[in-house]
Amino acid sequence: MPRSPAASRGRATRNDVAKLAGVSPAVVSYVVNGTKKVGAATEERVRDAVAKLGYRANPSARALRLGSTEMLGMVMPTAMNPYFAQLAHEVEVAAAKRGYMVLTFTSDSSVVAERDQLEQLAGRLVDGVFLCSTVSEPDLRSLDLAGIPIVLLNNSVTLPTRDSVGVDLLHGAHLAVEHLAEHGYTDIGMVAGVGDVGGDQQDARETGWLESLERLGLTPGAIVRGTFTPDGGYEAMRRLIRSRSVPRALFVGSDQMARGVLRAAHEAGLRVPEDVAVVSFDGSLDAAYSWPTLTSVAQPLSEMAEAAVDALVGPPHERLHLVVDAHLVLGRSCGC
Amino acid sequence: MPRSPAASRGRATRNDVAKLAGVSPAVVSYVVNGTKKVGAATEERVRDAVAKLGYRANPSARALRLGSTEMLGMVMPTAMNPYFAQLAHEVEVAAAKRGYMVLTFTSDSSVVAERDQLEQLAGRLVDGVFLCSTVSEPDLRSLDLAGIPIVLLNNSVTLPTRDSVGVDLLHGAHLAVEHLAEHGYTDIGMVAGVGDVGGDQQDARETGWLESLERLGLTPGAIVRGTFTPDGGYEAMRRLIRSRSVPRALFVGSDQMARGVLRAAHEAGLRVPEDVAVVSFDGSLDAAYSWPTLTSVAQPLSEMAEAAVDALVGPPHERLHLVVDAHLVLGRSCGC
DNA sequence: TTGAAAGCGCTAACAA
DNA sequence: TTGTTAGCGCTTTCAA
Repeated sequence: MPRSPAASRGRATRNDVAKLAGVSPAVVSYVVNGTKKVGAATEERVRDAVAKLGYRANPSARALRLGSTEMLGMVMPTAMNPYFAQLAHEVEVAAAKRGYMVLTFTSDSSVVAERDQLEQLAGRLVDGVFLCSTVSEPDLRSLDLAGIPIVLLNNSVTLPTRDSVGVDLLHGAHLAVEHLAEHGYTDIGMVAGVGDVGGDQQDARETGWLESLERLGLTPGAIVRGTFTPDGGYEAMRRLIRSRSVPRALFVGSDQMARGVLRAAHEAGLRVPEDVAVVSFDGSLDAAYSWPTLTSVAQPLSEMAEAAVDALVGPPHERLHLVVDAHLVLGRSCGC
Repeated sequence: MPRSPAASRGRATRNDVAKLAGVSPAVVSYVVNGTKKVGAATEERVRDAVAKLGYRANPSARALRLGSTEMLGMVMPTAMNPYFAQLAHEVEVAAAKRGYMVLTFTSDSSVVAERDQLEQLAGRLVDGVFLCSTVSEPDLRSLDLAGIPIVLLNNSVTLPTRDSVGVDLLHGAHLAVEHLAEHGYTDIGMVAGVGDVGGDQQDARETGWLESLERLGLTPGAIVRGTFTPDGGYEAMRRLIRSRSVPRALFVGSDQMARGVLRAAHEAGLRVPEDVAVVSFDGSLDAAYSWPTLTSVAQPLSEMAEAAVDALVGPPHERLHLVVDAHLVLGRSCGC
């Protein structure tokens, strides 16, 4: 046999510790994992040896023996959007608390890439996967085949047979519209995002916008749609401006879209909020860094991350369909 | 013994494949890994069995045997900055090409978090680590102890004993300043970023700015400094405006800082580029999404990522100190 | 309280 | 060309 790779790298193994401490390898495991009581003196000797050699259990050997890699996977459309970057970070933090690490993939909003990456994760035998899917019916076969649990994260459209965590989009939209109404605006339009191309489902923020207006007895203002990107918001806003029907106030589907909306408004000489007030969605750093700063419906990301991690590595549970409440974060774009 | 975790999860092992194909387990490995020639008929039987059972080698067992986890680690200050988000994505892609996956951590620019995360990665026995450090002399002891190779990525200050990949900041600064000079501006100031608090090293972009002005025979315009964040840029620009010495043109240390600079300019009623022209650094999405769009010195991220991955998992090599060239990406902020 | 030993699934040297 | 086998380092049952 060649020398062990670990040894050749200079990493101490459990046997090295056992020898130094003058105990059997089993005892080292007992001490390190705290699985069994050992004599105080013995424990001390083992701990000394561990410290002296800088021993750390080999994770591959552990994983092989335990059937758990203590790793989780995450697939999201992009990290260029600070909303997802922040969500991923919160997941990373929540997972670390429980001793798990996260393998992260960005699919660039490609369904094919998403499927491939899920398959990669299945191949790595991660203990669970967080999926922020690009589509409403993701292809989860490779994970199912490997028996790997999944949480659909950032998930508006709930699948009955899957765990999911998402924000209450309807309620969030209500918050936005009601706030604009409180400012006294009666002409409240929307720049709505369109989700995946296949689905003809109307975005729930749009539904919420309509509901809220109805409840307030207001006539819906103009609505335009675009992709959930700055460009999408930009193009949509330009159309609105060209049509000369810019409402007094706008609810925008995401902070990223709002960046484009602001840009189009600036270019057209429209002042925000003096000429058109804006409230957007997500409460990401994009909102804080925009000019003017955006009033935005913020999602409780760390709460969502905690719940998602718990669903994967916590105690057994019922089917999870968590719908968390958003809250308004005030900026200057609404006129506050 | 309890049933094997893999088996209990319904995952086929190499033995299952061997049995179904009527060969020895070794032959399965030969076929799957292509390490040894086998008879055509045998190979076919094995491939059939593999396909039928959906067999994939257990990565933990492989790692244990081979001494390689086929995983890499990456630690960066934040993914909220699209520059790092994009860099991480390019690393992910380059690593995937070679069959490696990447465990990513964001340190929130905390030195302590950075050290802890490097230690976590060492504990996981990743095959190599990319580090975008917050400080110029990162604590690499845990990685060194484990014999894990490191590439300092996005690294301006080269450490002689470490592999590093970074952009030529001096040259990049020259590009920016020369472009502003070509526009006919003679009063060219700077909003410079300050790196880690400990180091009193002047940022190389600042040095490059000075060099370039000298070469052009121009007197340096006003300079202000701030952290490499939108807020840092905002505060710095406000100081500049308050001092009533805003130069005709500004070189800004990063796109993120430039966001803050633009905001301060807008608030003060300064038009960009009519009153003050701006060229920034990084060429990230922040530049494309700003208003006006930023002319920026762009870094060749995928080239950097490829080189960094190669250094970790490619063939043996000399000490790598790659310094790549940036190039100018034109927006509207310079007056073009 | 401690130790011996089986075996997780795999690779590769060696034998047939 | 194919099979046998010795571990990789670890956890845990079972026996002492």
